[in-house]
Amino acid sequence: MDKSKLQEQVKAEFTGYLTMHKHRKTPERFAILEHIYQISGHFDMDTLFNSMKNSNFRVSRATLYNTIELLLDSGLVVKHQFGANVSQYERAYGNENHDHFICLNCREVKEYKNSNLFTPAQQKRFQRFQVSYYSLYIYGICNKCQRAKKAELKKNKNLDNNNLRTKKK
Amino acid sequence: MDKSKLQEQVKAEFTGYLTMHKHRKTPERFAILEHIYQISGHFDMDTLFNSMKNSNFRVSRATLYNTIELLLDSGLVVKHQFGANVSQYERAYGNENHDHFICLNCREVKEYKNSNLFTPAQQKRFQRFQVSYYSLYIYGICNKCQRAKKAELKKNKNLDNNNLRTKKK
DNA sequence: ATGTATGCAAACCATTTGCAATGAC
DNA sequence: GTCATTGCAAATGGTTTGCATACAT
Repeated sequence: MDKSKLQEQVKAEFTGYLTMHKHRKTPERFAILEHIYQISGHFDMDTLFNSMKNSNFRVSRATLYNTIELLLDSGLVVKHQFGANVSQYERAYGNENHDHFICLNCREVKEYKNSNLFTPAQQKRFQRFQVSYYSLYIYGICNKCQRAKKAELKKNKNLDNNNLRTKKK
Repeated sequence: MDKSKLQEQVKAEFTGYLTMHKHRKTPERFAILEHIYQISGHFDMDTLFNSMKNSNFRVSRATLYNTIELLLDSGLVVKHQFGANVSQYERAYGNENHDHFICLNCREVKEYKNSNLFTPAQQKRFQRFQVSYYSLYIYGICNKCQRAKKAELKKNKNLDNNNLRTKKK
């Protein structure tokens, strides 16, 4: 199965990282890694914490935060902050870079893969900077909210016109 | 002078926005806008708060947060979250979109203008999404830290070799 | 054996919220 | 005169920290 192969690979990658940096190979760390690689999309710390609590392997929040730091540093996880209060995370290995559309109105985040906005060829241009990954956040108004806003503005304009005539409601 | 013209323009822009959305035109709001447009680079809320306190116009933190929300919505200010705890802001009008390089090691943020990674032509491809602005964050290791890391790894490797021979320090 | 990593609870701190007073309309 | 906006102080909540215990090396 593909999935278990991915698990193997990231575990090997993480092991190498831990060895290289002289960090201990604790069961917690590998359990967290494995859990994260079972999640397909974005997740936040609270979700991860509860997900692990409900499984057979409970870890503390402190350990979760400690470990995610290592995973970020090793490049196995990326962090996103879309403007809301909570940080979002996402696995990075076997999950090609993709772009994010964030609606400024309803805060919904949509992904868009393979947009080719930032190709390897383009990355080469920044030679003195060793690129690990990138985040392209495209902010704007989604289709749904565009319609809602138009309706609101129209309503306000009508109110203006009414006020000119009737003054006090 | 160019600067006062910019101030005029953004003030007009903001006035239009406030009128459109039936929000009041308070002196606080315009003072905050003016202050922000005197800052050239990134700033956070604490910096802005202190900067205003030291000037002749003191506003509360609550008002600062309220107003920045309007400025974000009107597109006059953009918000960045580079992975640190505090949000960074930046004026958007007359300050063309530029990309950010964030060093994963030392957290330094460098700007890169006119990289043309996301041209208007490319934006057209996302027709159902009305693009306001975008943020391209490129994470990696800066030149300075690349050298430091190499040195560290070399040191660790040497320690390993020593341990094989001498065991206890 | 040694010292790093974990878990818990408390601390931190940027941001948000409730509410009385102010002032834009 | 009304009601949105301000300022203050308290509350919130995600993240960090301190410290005793556990366990990887």
